[in-house]
Amino acid sequence: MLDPKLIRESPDLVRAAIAKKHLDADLDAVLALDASWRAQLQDVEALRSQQKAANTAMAALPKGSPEFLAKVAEMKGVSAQVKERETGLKEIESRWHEALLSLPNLPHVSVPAGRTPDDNVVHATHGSIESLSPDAVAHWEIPGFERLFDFARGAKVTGAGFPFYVGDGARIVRALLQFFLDEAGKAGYVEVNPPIFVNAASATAVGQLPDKEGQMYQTVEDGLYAVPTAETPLTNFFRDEIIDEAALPVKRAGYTPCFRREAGSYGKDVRGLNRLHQFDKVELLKWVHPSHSYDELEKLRLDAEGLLQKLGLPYRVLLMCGGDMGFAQAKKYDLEVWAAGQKRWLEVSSSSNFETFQARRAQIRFRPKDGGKPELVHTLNGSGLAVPRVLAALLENNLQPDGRVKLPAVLVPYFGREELSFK
RNA sequence: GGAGAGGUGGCAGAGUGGUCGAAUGCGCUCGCUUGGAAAGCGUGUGUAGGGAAACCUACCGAGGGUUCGAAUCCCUCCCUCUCCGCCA
Repeated sequence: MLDPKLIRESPDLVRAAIAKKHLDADLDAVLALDASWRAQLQDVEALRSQQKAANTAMAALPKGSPEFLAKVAEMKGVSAQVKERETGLKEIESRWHEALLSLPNLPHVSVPAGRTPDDNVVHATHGSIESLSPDAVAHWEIPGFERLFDFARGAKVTGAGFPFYVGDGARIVRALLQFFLDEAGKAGYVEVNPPIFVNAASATAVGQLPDKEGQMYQTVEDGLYAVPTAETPLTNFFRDEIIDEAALPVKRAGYTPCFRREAGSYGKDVRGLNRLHQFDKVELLKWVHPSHSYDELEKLRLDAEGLLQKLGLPYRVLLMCGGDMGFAQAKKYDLEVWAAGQKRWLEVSSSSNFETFQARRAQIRFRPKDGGKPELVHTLNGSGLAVPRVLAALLENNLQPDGRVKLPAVLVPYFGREELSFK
């Protein structure tokens, strides 16, 4: 959510920033609702003030005295008015609030202009993609692939996009997750194992509601949402809380399965491990002082990059343009690994600074050291990392002529062997 | 799932219809005191919204209701605790 005062005082600035994201936002409607909300609020407050004054006066009068009864008669009318106007106020307030929730976050000045993924800026490229086998195949074409990654039975048991991981397939997922969590721990992130269902308030606080209503799975009985990322429960850990400034930055890492309906996806994007309805991911979270948040974003991205470097995967860093960065982010980097078989880049991580957008919705603040008023923190998060696409790249890039996959040295202690076999 | 108890400020804990944003204690702030500290004394100490300001308003788990007036009475929901049941 944006600061209502900013919208009120600098609507043109807000309008321009939203335009940079190429999103629709009816700022005029927000401004009109804001103005009428304030007018009605002042109305109601004046009436309430009158009620309170009468209340004090009546307390001093003998009950049942003529003066008392006269006051009661007089205040009945005021009471009716308050009731009526409060109803109107609440209605306009909820419409105003709803309109505010539908406004996207403002992009940082360093965010490049642009509308589509083609307009993203390649910030850096690491590793060589030429050295990789020119006749590598897409991972789903590797002989024996379906033995380790059983999509057919997953589709039978649950639906498309819910594979079974079997044998070495299951072991490599577990090895990657443990590697990711251990590395996060070394980098100073406290490990958290969060709930994988959240309530509507939590989904709203991080900006997934109302923006991504149709993209999440929801339980029938309780209306809970299956988490699309560990970001959702983790960010909400401190919802409605005030953190000591001395505790900042707070750094946490959480693993959860992630559930996404992926309505509207199609084509080669969804082949094999490229896009699933359920996948495993470790998410890195930071709650930071506003004055450091862009430094922390760079560090966060480097933490994620370090994982790809240790895994020996070529990757590139994209700085997302305004039109491709999402609703809630102020600045976002994506990391994409090269998948030699598909000959394309796969997104395995995105690191974002949300500034106060989530913190305001979630009311996450810190108490300044000097004891002043609580201020909103900046929240950041980044994947570290998502398993299936990292796995896809490992399979495609490291496939040996004998049909086995040579694992990077860092994974060997976790996996227990140097090679993964499809037999 | 059944029965009961309860949710008040950073914490503890009063308050059962009016002058209560809320006694008191602890904690914390600042000051006095002291060689320094402790004790003692005094002072201050929630969050948010509106307003140029003076100031006004809201908030006692959440939401409704009754009333001229609700922390207090009524209803619904959420959460915590105890006992029973059921179980990984």
